[in-house]
Amino acid sequence: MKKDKKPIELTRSMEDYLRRIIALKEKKGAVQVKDISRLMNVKPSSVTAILDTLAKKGLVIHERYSYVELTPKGERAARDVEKRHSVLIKFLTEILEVDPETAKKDSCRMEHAISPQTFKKLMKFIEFVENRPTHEKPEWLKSFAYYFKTGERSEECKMRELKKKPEA
Amino acid sequence: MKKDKKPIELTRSMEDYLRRIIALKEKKGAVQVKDISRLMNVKPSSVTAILDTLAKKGLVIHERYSYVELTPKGERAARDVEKRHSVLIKFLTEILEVDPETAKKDSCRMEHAISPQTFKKLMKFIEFVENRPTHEKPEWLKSFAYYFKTGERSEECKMRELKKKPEA
DNA sequence: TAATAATGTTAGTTCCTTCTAACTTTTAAG
DNA sequence: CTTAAAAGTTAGAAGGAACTAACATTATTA
Repeated sequence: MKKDKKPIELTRSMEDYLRRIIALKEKKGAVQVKDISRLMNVKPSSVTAILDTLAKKGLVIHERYSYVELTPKGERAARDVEKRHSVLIKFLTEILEVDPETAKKDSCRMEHAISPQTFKKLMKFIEFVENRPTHEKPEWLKSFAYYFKTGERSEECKMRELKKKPEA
Repeated sequence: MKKDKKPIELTRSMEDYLRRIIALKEKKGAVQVKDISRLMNVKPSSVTAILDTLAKKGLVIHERYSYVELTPKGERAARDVEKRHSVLIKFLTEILEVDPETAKKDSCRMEHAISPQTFKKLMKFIEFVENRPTHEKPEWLKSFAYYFKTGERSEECKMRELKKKPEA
């Protein structure tokens, strides 16, 4: 049974920082202000400021002039954001076939906007499309790609439709 | 040929106001500060403030103590936001089957996060699902609903898969 | 080890959006 | 037509997130 975590109030910006911090930690082990600053295109002073806020909320530990650590609570929050982010990217690139650049940018914004319910549905949707017995793209998705390109339904597609109403 | 409109820089908040203003106008003809205030759960003074900003950007016309009007530019922007909003709602409710309440809230946030490219894909995707010859839900969508509920692929679904690899 | 470079912090500013409280204008009643 | 209610405005404050500029600390290296 999942414990119903009361969600901590996080601003978009805080969520962003958390996601980036955990990414850096995963990649380089230790996280410094300058890393965050570079990755996020903000000045180091902005990082210090937000770290202060996050520390007050018990999400990071940050001693002056030292490395940045996530608390367990912070790590949970960070992984949450990251999961939303990656599910959105997958949906955009693999189902809608949005180009990777745009998908990334969109996900960066949408990750803060999506409810748990929608997140779950989206996740399942991707799962439904991907983890199939044959592990190939379902026909309907190919048809959508075709429809998007041409504005027309593929013949196959129409056929399938018509078979259902042979009397018509 | 579409003229490539350079998008005016709008904050989330401004987009919100524009969408609400056009909705009010559509419903009641004349738009007053108090209407916007009520609809958006903000104080009238906040409305006055934002209207000032929007006026400076040439999106609304607002003479003191008088009705609020959208300029053509403002109206275009407003319809843009509204379109994003409604496409998102449709996608969430009709394809992912997110409940209407949540879908609405999510759309209110996502509408500011979605790029033109993603918007277009999403729109086409809905079109692809809805405007079908038979006008009924495609099988795969029913299968997804089933998969979401049960975690299992429907028999039908597996069958279809297997038919493709009769030799296996 | 002393000096310099790299990092990090602080203080003060700006912009955005909201608020409250006091005030003004418009409208609707009596 | 005067007055009270409703609607709208102004000014000032606050919170969030960024910035600059000056200062402090840590690390590097000559």
